[in-house]
Amino acid sequence: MVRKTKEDAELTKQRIIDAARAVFLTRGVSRSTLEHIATEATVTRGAVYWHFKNKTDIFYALRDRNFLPLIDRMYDTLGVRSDNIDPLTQIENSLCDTINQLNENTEMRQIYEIMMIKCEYVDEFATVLQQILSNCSNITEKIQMAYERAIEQNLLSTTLPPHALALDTHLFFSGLMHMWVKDADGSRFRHQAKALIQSHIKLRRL
Amino acid sequence: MVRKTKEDAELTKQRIIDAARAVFLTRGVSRSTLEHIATEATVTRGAVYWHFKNKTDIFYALRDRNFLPLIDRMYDTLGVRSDNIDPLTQIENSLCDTINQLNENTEMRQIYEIMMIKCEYVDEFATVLQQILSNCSNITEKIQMAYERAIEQNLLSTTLPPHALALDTHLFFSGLMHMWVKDADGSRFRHQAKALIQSHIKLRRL
DNA sequence: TTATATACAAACAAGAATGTATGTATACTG
DNA sequence: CAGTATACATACATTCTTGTTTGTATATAA
Repeated sequence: MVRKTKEDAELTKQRIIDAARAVFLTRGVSRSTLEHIATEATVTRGAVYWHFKNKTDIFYALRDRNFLPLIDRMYDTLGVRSDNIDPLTQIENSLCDTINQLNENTEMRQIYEIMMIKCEYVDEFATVLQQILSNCSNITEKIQMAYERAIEQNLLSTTLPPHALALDTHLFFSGLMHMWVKDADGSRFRHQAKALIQSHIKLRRL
Repeated sequence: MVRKTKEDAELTKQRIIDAARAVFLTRGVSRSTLEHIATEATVTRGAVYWHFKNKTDIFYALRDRNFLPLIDRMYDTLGVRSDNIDPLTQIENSLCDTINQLNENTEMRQIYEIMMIKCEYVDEFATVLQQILSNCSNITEKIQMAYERAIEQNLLSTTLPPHALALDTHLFFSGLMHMWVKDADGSRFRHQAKALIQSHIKLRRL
């Protein structure tokens, strides 16, 4: 049984990526071998080497497929200029939506866990961190724009500049994401994540 | 040249821990071998195996020596009940002090970097995460107590419960620490870390 | 002073993991 | 329908890494 059709080949490629996600999650990226991944995908290392250059290549494929979409989604929900929803609520909704995504989408939850606590950012992986930082900057900018609209509409209880507010919100949410991921049993943060977001926004609402 | 005095032996043990910190930092924990560490400490693996059971053992020794003190210090500076300094300023000072520590103390800066982005929390390392979460709970409790005092003294601009305020502050600072570590060149977060802390506190001051 | 435990260095053995090279059945192309 | 490229499986060679074992000079205890 060899030489599948193109669709079959693409399917096994996706199966390998899925397998990598499962293996990375349980063994961490470094300790995961191509043999592990191949076995999990019920193929041999031959197939893996056919589709990917090496483990790093798989990691990047996994990130592109499962991680970046979540970033994009957050970026988009923050960006839309709505007239019938105030900017503070928009920020709140956007953050809650991301938490919802993590709750509902197993793949995204796992990919976050991998990237946050099961990957060492050295050598070939160091650049990933910078890309994440870059994404964060974009998100923060969007949040800042929302706060600027909130100021225009006189919604804020504070006179802090939108730049400071945006960074504070971003850091809050960044911390929440980290804790959400680490709180595997859900007892500390996951169960009250949305309440925390609401409090955070409420704090600056007039 | 063998069989040093007890003091000498303890010295080489510390040298090995220092070497491990350096090697972990540049290669990540997983990719660091005992050979790397031994060479960095200018000893052989024989010495390493004499003082430590394995790499995990070294990691824990490193954490106990360099990481836990910072936690304790933060816990302490938050805990002292001062009469001539208001609780909000106390929180602010405590957070700033931690940032100062990171700026001034190379070892602490490196150990944080290792534990945040150069270590995979699987298997033997998984428990470390839970211990960190536990530490975080303690810190949050202390922050909450400070906010309770702030309420008593009518210092707050918000009616949010101290529990929510404490978690918001903790998450903010958690995010700040993560970003501080990742922002290696200092252009994004490190240079304005203290200003961000001040803004965060100012937001809730009456 | 002698015996013993200490603090390593050096050598050894075994298993992983990687990358590559080779084999091969079959989809597809001309 | 023959030839070729594809999509893998299998086999191989090499390099790392680990843990253990052995050796040994010397501080220290008796």
